[in-house]
Amino acid sequence: MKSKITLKDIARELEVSISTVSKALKNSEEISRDTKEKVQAFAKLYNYKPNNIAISLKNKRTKNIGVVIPDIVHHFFTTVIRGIEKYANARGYNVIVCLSEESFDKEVINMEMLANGSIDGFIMSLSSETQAKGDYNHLKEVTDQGIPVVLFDRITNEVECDKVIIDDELGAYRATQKFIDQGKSKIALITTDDYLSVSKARTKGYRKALQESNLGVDESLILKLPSMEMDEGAIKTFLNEKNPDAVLCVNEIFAVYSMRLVQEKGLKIPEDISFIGFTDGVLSKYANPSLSVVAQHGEKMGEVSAEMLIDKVESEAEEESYQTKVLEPTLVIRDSIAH
Amino acid sequence: MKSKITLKDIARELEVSISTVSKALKNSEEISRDTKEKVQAFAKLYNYKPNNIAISLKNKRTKNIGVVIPDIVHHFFTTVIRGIEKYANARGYNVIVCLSEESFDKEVINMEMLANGSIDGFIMSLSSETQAKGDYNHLKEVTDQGIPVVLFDRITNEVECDKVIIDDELGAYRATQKFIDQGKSKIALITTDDYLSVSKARTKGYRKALQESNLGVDESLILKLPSMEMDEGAIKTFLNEKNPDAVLCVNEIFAVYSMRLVQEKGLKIPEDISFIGFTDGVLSKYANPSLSVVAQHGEKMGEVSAEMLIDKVESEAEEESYQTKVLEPTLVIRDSIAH
DNA sequence: AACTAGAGCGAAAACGGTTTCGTGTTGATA
DNA sequence: TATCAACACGAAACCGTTTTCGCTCTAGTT
Repeated sequence: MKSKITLKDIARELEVSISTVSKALKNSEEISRDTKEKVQAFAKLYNYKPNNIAISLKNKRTKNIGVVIPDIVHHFFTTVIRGIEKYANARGYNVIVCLSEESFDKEVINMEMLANGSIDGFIMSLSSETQAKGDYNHLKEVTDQGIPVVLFDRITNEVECDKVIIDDELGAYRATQKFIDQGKSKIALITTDDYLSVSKARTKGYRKALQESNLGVDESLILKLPSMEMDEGAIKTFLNEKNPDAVLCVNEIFAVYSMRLVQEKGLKIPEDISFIGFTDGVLSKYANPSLSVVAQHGEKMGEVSAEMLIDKVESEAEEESYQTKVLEPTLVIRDSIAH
Repeated sequence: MKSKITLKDIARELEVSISTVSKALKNSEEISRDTKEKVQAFAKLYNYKPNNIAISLKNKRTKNIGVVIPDIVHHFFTTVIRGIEKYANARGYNVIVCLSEESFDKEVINMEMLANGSIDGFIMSLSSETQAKGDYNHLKEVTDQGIPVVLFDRITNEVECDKVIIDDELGAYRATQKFIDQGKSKIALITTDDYLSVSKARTKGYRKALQESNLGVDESLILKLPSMEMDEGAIKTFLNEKNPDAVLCVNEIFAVYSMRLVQEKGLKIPEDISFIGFTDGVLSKYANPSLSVVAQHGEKMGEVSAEMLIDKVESEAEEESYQTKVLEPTLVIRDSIAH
């Protein structure tokens, strides 16, 4: 077991000072060619690599970014992480992932853990509990300390920082519009409570499309579930009672489950009833029939978030200017609607 | 913007030495009650939190663990990460996630990046390229440096370290056995090339079950795809030519896609043909019909891996004893087979 | 009154780097 | 020969902790 070699070790072996070694390894003009070659050769031979922690302590940059998300076992968040990781890695940053599991307390604890020097900035999506509670002091404390934060997808207006979202309202609007164009008249929405910023926006887009048409909004066609968790009973009852001819769902799972329910009743998709979901994951692709969705471009979102964060981290300027980037959703047409 | 306060700041304000402050905050017996109270009150007031980086440098412990996996947009890996994160967090550790994207080079680069002090140990699953290449020097270098490594799922015998796997052979054996028990006689296997340790083990279990029965192994009923990527054409041709009455697939996607193919041909599942896949993800649960699978218990695997790693990290002892934990797979029966 | 023990605190080294500034040596110049 | 710049290198501070060791009091003992 050969433990890591340090500058001090090299200095001792070569009988020069630590400073000389450090400079020689950085190819400083100050050091003679002879010495530099000697040092560099020795360093290569013994596979010297500077200690990240020491460097971090010195220049107060960790090259780590903290990602705090509610859940990782969800296709959307997974793709975002991938986008963040790819981009961050290309710029020499590592990604520390923390899960809040939709809990306010865990979100707070995780952030405190990381905020004490472990990371240069945060990328996060709020837990549902945090959004329900409306308490963002943990975020404010972090930004007050000068740690940059980028909020994505589940955001709040109460914190001043960079933000990245997709235009959920537009996505829902277009999906609903699609149903209307295809002559559907009883268009249902299966969503969650409004405290989730994304659900709220999607519901708004759905309403807008219907209001602009001559159909108008029928409140009874909107099913609001208390959380993103599946509630099979509620959905079943809803679909049986309302018999819609088109259903927009705020995620894949609600949609795929609903499709199975109506298929069991003998309905034909998309002739009798059409479906569109949110999130372009494996489920949509391999469902039977395949599910049309509003794609959220999670990977892109991750890239953009990481770019904004790292740019801010590396910018010396203390300009207090924050921007919100809005990505366009895309409607992916598959067999769950006519085409 | 109030920047973080340090020991030095407190010492200056209270006109005591840094050592006194440090000791006072740790409730050292050496310091008088008066001073302790004063210091602690001040620290609380200004929300003092020790700098993680400085502590890491001092005691050569980062409380970070590095997780290197091939891909994150796969249900199995996602659940493993969740398991790791939950367990590690409970013990005060953070998780740095790096993706190799099935590339040998990225795996090497990621490990080098983290091995220079950023983490206390690795949990990893080998990239397919690494397994194909059989080059494990990057792992050996890391273990040589005394950094503990836990390998899970995709492992190798050529590196001495702790390992966690599920009994893939047993899983495949039981699944195949199930088909045999149900009177199936033309049992196919859709898998990938043998260089993936898991595929190899699963194929072995499949063969074993058939050899023990009076059916025997028909090599032509085994389809080996070059990678985990879907090859729709190959699967389609295979199923059309062979017309099996049961199919075991090494993942969910192969299985769900196959189910759709045979359904389009008018076959009834599970009467005419049954299916079992590997990985208990959303796809299996919400497929139509729902897919029976060999569950791999990713979250458990993550927990166990994290436990083994952290125990090793925190054990002072330098005992060079490594163990391999084998988790039992479970057969989850759903509608893709008779029951 | 002299000595001693212990309480309470501070100085300094250490972790592994980076960087500023100072210093000794050399050769060229006046 | 005295001066000086340039070259090559080292000393030391610094980042924010922890921890060992030594110092200075004070109070108690004889």
